Amino acid sequence: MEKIPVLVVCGPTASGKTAVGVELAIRLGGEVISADSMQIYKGLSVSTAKPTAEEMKGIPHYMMDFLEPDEPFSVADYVRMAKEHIGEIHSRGKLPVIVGGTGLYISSLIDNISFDHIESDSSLRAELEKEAEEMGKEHMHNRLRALDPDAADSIHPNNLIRVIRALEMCLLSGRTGAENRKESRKTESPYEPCMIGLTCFDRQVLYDRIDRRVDKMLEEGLEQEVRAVYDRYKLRTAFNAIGFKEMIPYFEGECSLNEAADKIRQESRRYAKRQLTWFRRDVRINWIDTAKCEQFDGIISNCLNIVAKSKIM
RNA sequence: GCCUCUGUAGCUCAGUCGGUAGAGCAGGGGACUGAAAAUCCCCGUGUCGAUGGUUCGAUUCCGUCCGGAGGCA
Repeated sequence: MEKIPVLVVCGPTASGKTAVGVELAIRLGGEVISADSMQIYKGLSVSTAKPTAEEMKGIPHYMMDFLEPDEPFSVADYVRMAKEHIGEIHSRGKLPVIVGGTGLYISSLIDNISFDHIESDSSLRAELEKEAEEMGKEHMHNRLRALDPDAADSIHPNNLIRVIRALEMCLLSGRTGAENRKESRKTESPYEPCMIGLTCFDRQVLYDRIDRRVDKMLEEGLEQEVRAVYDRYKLRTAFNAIGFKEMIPYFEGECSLNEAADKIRQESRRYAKRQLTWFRRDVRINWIDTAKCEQFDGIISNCLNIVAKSKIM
């Protein structure tokens, strides 16, 4: 079967993915699919650095700005929806350009990870969470060990989220984590990805960029934007966003705006570090050090070279 | 000028009743299959301000010098 070519532009926050993604879409006849777990939410434009209409330069963008900030979302939803968009874009003879920094979303999508073999059951999760609260983390980990010793070995007892999810998977499917993983990779990926990673090998340069970008967000009204969501929604899934959760202590009078801003800068730096850890292990990624290409055009021609040498052209 | 306090990891500081030192933060590395901007794990050698002295041995005690803070004049 002929595979569908997709271009992936990934990398840590503030590495310049958005502008590069749009430019490559223009040059290659593509359309952008965002791979960002926070840009999906409406109303968090400044805090998630969504491209403005002007920055999109007429290129259609998908998987962005469509969910209320209190609605739940998951990788499974992402993969399901993004796959539809890829198929649709490809059917019109255009190139899907996946742009984003959420590593889990990107790899689940391009490696065609299936989540359909396990049902979801929010009441079971609620039950397990309640049990964890009453009995403690160790108890949950022991429960997991009884059902799936391998999973228990690989998940630290302190990592309650993972322990609960692993338990959930066993109870819902009757299979172990390893079995489920196998199941999730049953059908080969229909995609032929060309992956470009944007970064700065000099960590300090990247961190300076992040700090400056946060300053810019503050100038552009980060505080007002977050406050609007904070005031309006009770249940907030989007409260996990950096730039959001750090503002709450400020709104509640527990810290100054400056302290909140420092925290946002720091959390953004740590986030970039975690993103790099994720992406580094994917050997398919062709890295470009954007600090070395001073001009935007240099980065673009670098990307076009990579694309030309790949299987997608 | 005199007196007191102080100088230890990038930062804030502990500590060694003399046997060359350890926390928090910052930072680094890693994991990651339905919360992923989330969640979790691991990582601490630094002329203990400089220089003399006492001592088997000094970052620790003593002298001097150089920084810093405060007080009295």
